[in-house]
Amino acid sequence: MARTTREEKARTRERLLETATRGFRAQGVAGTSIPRLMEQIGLTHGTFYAHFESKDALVAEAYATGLRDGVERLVRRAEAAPPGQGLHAILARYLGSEHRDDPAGGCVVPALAGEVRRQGPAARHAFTVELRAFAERIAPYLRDPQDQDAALALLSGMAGGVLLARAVDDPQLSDRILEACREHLLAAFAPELPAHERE
Amino acid sequence: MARTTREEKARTRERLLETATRGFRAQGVAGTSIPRLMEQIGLTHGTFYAHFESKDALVAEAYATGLRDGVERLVRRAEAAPPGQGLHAILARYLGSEHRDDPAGGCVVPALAGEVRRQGPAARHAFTVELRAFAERIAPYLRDPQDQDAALALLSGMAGGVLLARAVDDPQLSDRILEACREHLLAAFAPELPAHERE
DNA sequence: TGTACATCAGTGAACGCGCGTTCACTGATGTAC
DNA sequence: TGTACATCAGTGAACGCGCGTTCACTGATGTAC
Repeated sequence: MARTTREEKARTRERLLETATRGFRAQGVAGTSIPRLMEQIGLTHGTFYAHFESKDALVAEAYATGLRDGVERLVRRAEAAPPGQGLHAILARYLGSEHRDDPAGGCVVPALAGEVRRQGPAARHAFTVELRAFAERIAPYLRDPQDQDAALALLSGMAGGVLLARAVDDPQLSDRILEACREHLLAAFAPELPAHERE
Repeated sequence: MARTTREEKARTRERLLETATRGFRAQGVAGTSIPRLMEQIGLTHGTFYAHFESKDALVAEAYATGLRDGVERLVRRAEAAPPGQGLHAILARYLGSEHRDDPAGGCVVPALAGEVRRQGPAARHAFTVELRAFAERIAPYLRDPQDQDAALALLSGMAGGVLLARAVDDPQLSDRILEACREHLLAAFAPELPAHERE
């Protein structure tokens, strides 16, 4: 195969980015090699550098788009929930077994936050910008939507819960961690509801 | 250098393990190579296999001892605190800037939990056992010392807070994350104090 | 619209490098008498 | 306590492997006239 169309190239880049975020989340950045990535999308590794300047550049962009997409998907769930139930919907998804069992398709934060420190400055910055956005997008579903500190504490609890639930090798303990975090964070941050509207 | 004494060998193993936990926490498991580890303790890489069967075996033991030591040090702080202030002491240390800025010497959980999933079964199991112990050792300092689920939610919040505070590239945001988590977790889990004993 | 040429997406061999692990060897330590 | 020998902690060269990146090349796409 020689040169392809501009549209084809854009699609290749898109596929590369998508495959990369999934790989990074599942296997870590160090565990995801460019040759294997290119093989996965059915191309030879040499062409990687027609799309990204370096692995670092790919990592930075994968962090940014991966996080952004994840936040959007989560917020859409909150919007679809009945009034006052937004946070409940967020926590049910985020601290749920489906999310825990699918690191490749899940949120970038619990999957990659531990590695951010070891990436280049571009990747760290992208992560920071998107994490701040995450806090802002989620704040409207808190008891006090103005309380950015509460949003940060909530985010920490969400990420920490998924992190630990994925790390342990005992499924029962893992389920308990998820449930404990869900209940605690809901009690601490959900808006007060009239008694008859509580589930 | 040829054969050394049994005592010397035990000390070598100790130094190797200590250097390894620090390396793993700071650079990750994949980022810490055996040749470099051996060089750090002043030996040639060939002798590694006189001490551990494989890198995996080293990882498992490093997880276990690193976690155990970290929990003990933390609990000693809580014991040294005035009555009713144990959790305050724990959170001040754990969600403090000194801990954030010293991953190599800090808690294994925020530093390595994200990688546990990708290690061998022995390492995963060691982590699980020690995490459970962590929850049990910390529970006595909670409002309800019997509530193991509260201890798990607390642990998640602590690990998540350090994880995020280390990941972001903005020192102000990082400080805010630590403080927000400290305040939130204290309010949620600390025992009630008579008004005149509150700080 | 048709032709000539420049561009460049993708190819595949090659680079230097460090990884985890093995192994024949050295010589001081440990042990049996 | 002294001697002879077995043990084994540490050495250093070597292994096969996959990494990130480079580069001369191919031939279809894009463009200028």
